[in-house]
Amino acid sequence: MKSSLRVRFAPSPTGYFHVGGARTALYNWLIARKAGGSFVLRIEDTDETRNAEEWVDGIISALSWLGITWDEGPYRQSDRAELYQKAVDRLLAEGKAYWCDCTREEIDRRAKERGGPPGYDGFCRDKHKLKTETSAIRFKIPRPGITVVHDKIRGDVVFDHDNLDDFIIVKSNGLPLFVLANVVDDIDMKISYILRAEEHLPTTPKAILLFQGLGVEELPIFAHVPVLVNAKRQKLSKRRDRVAVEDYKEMGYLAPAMVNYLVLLGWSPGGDREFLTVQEMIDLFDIGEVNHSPAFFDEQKMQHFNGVYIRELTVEEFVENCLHFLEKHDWWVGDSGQRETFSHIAPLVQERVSLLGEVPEMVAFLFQQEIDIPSDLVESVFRKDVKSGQILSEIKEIYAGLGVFSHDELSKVTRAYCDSVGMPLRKVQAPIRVALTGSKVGPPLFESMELVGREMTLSRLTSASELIGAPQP
RNA sequence: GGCCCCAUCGUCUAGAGGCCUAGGACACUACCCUCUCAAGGUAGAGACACGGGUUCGAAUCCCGUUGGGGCUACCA
Repeated sequence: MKSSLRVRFAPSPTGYFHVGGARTALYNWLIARKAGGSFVLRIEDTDETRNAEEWVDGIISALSWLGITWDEGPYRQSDRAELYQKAVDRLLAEGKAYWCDCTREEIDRRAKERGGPPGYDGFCRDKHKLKTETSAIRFKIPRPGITVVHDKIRGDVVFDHDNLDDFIIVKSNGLPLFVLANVVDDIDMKISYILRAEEHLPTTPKAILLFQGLGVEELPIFAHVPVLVNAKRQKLSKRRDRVAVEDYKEMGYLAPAMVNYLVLLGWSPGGDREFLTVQEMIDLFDIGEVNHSPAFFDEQKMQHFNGVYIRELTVEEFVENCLHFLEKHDWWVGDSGQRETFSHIAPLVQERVSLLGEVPEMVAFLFQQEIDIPSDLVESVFRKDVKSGQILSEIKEIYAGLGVFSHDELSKVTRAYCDSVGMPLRKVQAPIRVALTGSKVGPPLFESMELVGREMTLSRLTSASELIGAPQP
């Protein structure tokens, strides 16, 4: 049975979709799912100068990726002009709003002359002005008066109407402003629970006055969640901070890991728990437990979460998830041979990465015909260490004579070689690894050599030996 | 400036007046494990912003201070 609880997530498509929006959407989604209510997606695109269709696509794909599903919408405010017009006509007719043709300059000048706080002074309030080319419509704040916001997270917040200006609800170009469109839609869509970021708290009394002006008796429940901040503790901004959900997806974050991290930003299930399934989040989430203070979005911790989630994947799932990242490279053709090779190395890679985006560079040596050894490694591992040339040529002979080119055999003979020359395996493996993979770090060596195969392994060892013998560039 | 919100380790948090010698996680340090790198294990360092109350007792309640943030647009 559907409950009557209805929430909405109402982003504006004025930039890429960032993690703060994702967290707000997630909280809304959780309370809707918990109550068996409805989640409405509404695109607030009334500012035609800042909107772009690509941002709408971004919002939709990011929400889908995160698994935040909507029951209705996406509605677009740009399609709903009639509704706003009707509401404004009513407000005008009832004397709750008025036309104003003051310019910003005039308002500022009067404020300066007045010496008081800046802001609109109600100049046109009772002048019954008519519409002109440049006039806008303002809402008439009832004076005197106070409005109390009953906030689920913050308790009662009292606003004195003396501190509220008669704000504009319709621009001179005829388009509604955010508060108005918001309230009209919330009424029309029967939104019963408004959960949004704290930055909206100061405009909430205006919204409430609008609800009342439009004849609504039972207000929705309000809850203002703390904002997400950057390292300088400023509100996350689309322009300033690179925190697009889409970017994280492309770095190789897993959606469940991101959701798990996000839900913890401002909320905790209590005790020492951190890892939760979506169902547990739905069951346990309680808006009253949400923190009051801003939270820093810590990528490092999210990455750690991602590593944990990656390691919890089955190997098949891991392989499946890696494909997208492998396909970005020209050495990956994705035929059955490559896929099989990758499947063999996958378990060893899976426990070594915390982002799927790290996978390709870790396995590239398996698929590239020619590997590139960085000059600094040639210098430090091959040339600076005088034993390297000897190790490479001797181990090559041993490998060449191997009956079965398997990781067990490779391990056995390499360890025997270590004993014979009195060097630790730690030392011996270094030049071999660099020769084989072009890197000092990577998956376990013997498994890697087995997968690369005898022929290619030997030729890379030979190339490396030649590199050592060659004159320095 | 005005209005509003907020305040526990560097970060995210646990904490609902005695369970707190303040717990966990990320990051950090050391050690163990180890073919590199990870992962894992063990240990360590690290916080109740400050000042007043209330109370037998305060991280927890109240007030103030300080600090941070948000809003103050014909943006959302």
